[in-house]
Amino acid sequence: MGRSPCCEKAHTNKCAWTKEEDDRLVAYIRAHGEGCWRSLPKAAGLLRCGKSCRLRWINYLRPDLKRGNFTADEDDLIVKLHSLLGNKWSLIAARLPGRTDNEIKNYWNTHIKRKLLSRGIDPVTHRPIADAARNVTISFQPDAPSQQQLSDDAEAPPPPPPQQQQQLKPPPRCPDLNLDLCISPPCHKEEEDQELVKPAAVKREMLQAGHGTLGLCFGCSLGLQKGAAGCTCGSNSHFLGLRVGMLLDFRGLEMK
DNA sequence: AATGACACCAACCGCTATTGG
DNA sequence: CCCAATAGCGGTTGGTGTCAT
Repeated sequence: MGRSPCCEKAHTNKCAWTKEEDDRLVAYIRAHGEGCWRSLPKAAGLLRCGKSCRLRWINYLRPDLKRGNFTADEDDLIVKLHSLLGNKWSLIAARLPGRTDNEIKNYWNTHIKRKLLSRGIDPVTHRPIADAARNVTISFQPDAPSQQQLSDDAEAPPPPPPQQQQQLKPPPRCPDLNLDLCISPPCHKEEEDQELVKPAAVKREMLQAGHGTLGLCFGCSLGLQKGAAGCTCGSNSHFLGLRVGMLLDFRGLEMK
């Protein structure tokens, strides 16, 4: 006995999306806004799983998506963010306006991973491969300083021997990276675009329900619960979805 | 021109987290 | 508090295009 399937698999399309399906989905979301993906396919007249509709919209049809090649800056940022966040593609995507987690994940797996490997850098640990072979433990625990270091400089000198390492303070993970760390919803431009898509009735409902995203305090933008210590905005309990691990991960990072 | 290898990326699957009754 | 429903995330797969032989 398990959870019921997310959709009636027997009557759902699983092949590539057609132009007509795309149009239907876009038209429906323009008219009704996002949300309730489970019921959306039926309401929109699509023979698709809700999950599939959500993915199609998020990864392909959203009006604010930036298509095309990644710029060198984006490339660089992805590497740095990955060294900090690991495979948290959605968090990385949140720092790259117009890019989706899926797109970044694909780009990482097909381009960046290979590029790092060719430079002799382990794409998982972001350390020179020789180090990885020495079985260095990488920890994201807040009190166990990570030995990761910024790795985009392929000519970095080899690290000191283990004994010496113990006496050294861990280097800042990305000294030149100003994350401008407010883990806010992707970006206001996107928010605005999405707001445009929502019909007035939906917007009104959201406002009444306290779902407006404007005016989020810094604490909340970092994933703190509203009302918790550090929160300076309203009292509604609202969690942005940052997982505890991520919260811990950000502790100790200097906010600018 | 044929074909095999490789690269890319859209989409699916399975799992976890969150929410609400 | 428990449990089912739902949303969202990350890993993986399969189809398609491109390049080399």
